[in-house]
Amino acid sequence: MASPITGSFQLMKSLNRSVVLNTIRIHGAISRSEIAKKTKLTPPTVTNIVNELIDAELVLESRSGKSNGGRKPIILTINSNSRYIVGVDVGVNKVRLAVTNLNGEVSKRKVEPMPVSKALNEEEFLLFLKKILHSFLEEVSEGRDKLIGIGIAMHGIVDHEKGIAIHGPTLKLEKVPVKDVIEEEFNLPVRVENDAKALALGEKWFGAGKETDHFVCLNVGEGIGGGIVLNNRLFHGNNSLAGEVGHTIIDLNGPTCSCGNKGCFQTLASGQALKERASKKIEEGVETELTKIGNREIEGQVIYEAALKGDVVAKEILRETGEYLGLGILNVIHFLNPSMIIVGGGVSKAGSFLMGPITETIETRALSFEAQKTRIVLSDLGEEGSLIGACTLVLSELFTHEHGNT
Amino acid sequence: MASPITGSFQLMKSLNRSVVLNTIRIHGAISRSEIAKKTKLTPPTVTNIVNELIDAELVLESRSGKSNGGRKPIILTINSNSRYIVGVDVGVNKVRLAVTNLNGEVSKRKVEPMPVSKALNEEEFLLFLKKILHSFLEEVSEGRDKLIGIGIAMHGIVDHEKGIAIHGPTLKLEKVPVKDVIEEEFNLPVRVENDAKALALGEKWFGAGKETDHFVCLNVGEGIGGGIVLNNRLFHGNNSLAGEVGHTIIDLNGPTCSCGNKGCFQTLASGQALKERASKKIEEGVETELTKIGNREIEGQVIYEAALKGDVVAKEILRETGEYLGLGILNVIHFLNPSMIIVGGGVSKAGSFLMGPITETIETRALSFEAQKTRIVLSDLGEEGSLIGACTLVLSELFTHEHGNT
DNA sequence: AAACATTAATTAAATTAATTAAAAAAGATT
DNA sequence: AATCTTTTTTAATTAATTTAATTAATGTTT
Repeated sequence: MASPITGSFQLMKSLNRSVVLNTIRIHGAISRSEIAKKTKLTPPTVTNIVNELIDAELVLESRSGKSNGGRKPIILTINSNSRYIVGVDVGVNKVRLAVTNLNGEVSKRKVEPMPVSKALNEEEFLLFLKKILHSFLEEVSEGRDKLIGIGIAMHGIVDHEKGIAIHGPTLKLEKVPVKDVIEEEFNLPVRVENDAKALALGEKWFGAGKETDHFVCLNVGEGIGGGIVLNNRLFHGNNSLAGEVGHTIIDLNGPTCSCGNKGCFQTLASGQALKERASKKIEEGVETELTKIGNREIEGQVIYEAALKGDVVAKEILRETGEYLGLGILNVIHFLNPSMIIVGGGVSKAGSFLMGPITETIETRALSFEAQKTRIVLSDLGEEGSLIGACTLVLSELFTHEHGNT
Repeated sequence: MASPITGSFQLMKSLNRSVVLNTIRIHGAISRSEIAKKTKLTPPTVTNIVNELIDAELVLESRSGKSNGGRKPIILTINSNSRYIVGVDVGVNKVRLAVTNLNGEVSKRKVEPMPVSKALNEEEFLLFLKKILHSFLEEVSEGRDKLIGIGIAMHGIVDHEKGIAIHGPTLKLEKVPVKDVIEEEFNLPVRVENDAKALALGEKWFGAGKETDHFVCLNVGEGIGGGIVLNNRLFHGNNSLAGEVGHTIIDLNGPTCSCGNKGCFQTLASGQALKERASKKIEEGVETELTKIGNREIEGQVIYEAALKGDVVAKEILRETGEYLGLGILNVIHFLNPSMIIVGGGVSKAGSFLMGPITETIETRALSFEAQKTRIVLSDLGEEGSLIGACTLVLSELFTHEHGNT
């Protein structure tokens, strides 16, 4: 068992510092006395901590608030432009880069295509990563001294503690020490995380999960990744494998998955599943807009567009996929019973067609009345979710207290 | 969001008190200086806390240890007989009662049959519970002043915070305020919990999960209940529904479950599933010992006994069930990636026949090498697991620190 | 308009409980 | 017998919160 957390003055201090800082962050604008009320800290404690945060340039005294029949409160805000973070989202076909401030606001972004993706070996991949980071950093206008770290989100299994990409399904990489290599190259703190987990963290800090203690975030793209937030923190499990919901089996005799098993959730409810349903319909010779798309590949985007135009077959494909998504989500509810489930990733663009079937499935099938009412929402952050999550990897350490004994 | 935990002197004290107490509990016998080394608390802090614990009669200075080239250490142990707890496990057909000391050791036990179970309404159930508790307490020899509480485990969905039995599948009870009623009657603290979660807690404190931070405990009986332990604590989710793994769907087109859905885990891998497989084989006219059991009902126990005698069909039924259990456990691994999975409940008696197929399924199908090595173990506590867990409900509050702000 | 009340923030003293440093207790070693 | 070790305790110190009192700024009432 891990050594327990013991009480000490440092723990007390760092706990309260982070409570105050996060209270300011979450409220956006708040006075010292309100912080004291909300956190049950005493006013002098709040004053002391706030003054330290102002000295550290993390907090600003902005304006005076409205008096409530006495002295006007001084409104505090996060000094959001005092530091910034570079985030990277390594996707299958492209790499996204962004700069955000402490508020998760993007001030610069860039998309690089993945060079002949399949062929990259470990060395080439790391070289490519260094190259695009160097050129991106040169274009950044903020002072280099204000950059506090680089966050990297990537698909596949990632050991976030050691910062190692353990296994990627498309990039054929095994145990790549991304963190160490990039830290060495740029002499900055680097954090690496699985993209679905990064997305979940992004949603916790700046998206739909802001106010929720426990939730599960599904990244529904070509596969289905999951990020689990429990007690406001990402849950990784024993080998960083927690949240691999895409590979939970929901149909024993279903289609074969890339992992070798049959009927994995992602064979039935991902972008891949959409494509396969479409191909099948076309083979069957059903009349649909989907046959008239010329030489564009039939993928999620195309099906969504056809559905928007009113194509019955496309709509049916989306409805069916939504039902399966609902079933997988039902399993999540009966497993962990989170207060909220956030659906993100490429497929979530078609949310308007999916949400109906999802909620219907859950309302008719969940075990208890309360479970039936589990909030299912679409991602707030859209296609940049994992990227913003990547930045949040660095951010969260700035705001979170350090345990006394590591 | 719940109000955050802030640092205070009480928090520091209560945290360290519980760390010291639990270190003594887990090690059984340990000196002050060893506690200091293990917890990284300083020796004076340990001395102070230990002396308080001795004053509170929770800890004893027992004997002197072996000198390591200097002053002999004074060995400390939990004063396990200074308090005791009454536990109740409300099953489908019977109610178990027990008295344990602080070490989870049972000093007295009793089993009461459930009176014509199906007919009990809320009032009758509570009356019955009061009656058997009164008569059990009269038989208890330990002084009433040393009794610190009553713990109640029961099947179905339980709101452990309010102590309400929300829904029971066999007892037709809805929202029964068990805690309030029994507290009023006996003027003692009462804690109520779902039986699978109680079992998990029991395993955490006194069984196979003692040394493990995150694990999932499956209670495989007629149905399959689950208890999730994360960061050494039971996880309940938003509506006490977390861990209802028995109702996660693994075969979309499988048999219909009592909950109305198809292919729930428990339709394929529980005692119920064993029975149904046996009936089917008999109907098919396969030659087996199972047909010769006279008028005993064909249930798990009978199948297990036949398998022990070498009956091929019974063995095959158990093997098949083990495979399905393995599949469900695989889903748990890909969901939460716990370091350990504990299999308990009635069906676990047949563990010798089940473990092979379970581990084989996981080793061939898990996503990563580490996941394939997830420890799958049988319950340490046997059929009294939930009962001991019921006692632990009360115990854990004695040993666990209170958050400063409730 | 002056006096009073209210709310916000700060300062100073008191308190809590850990930590540091030193000493005492009890043996072991040479 | 003298010295070194390990365990435990005592006394002094320190870090951070808490309590109580104070200052600041504004609103309300007479």
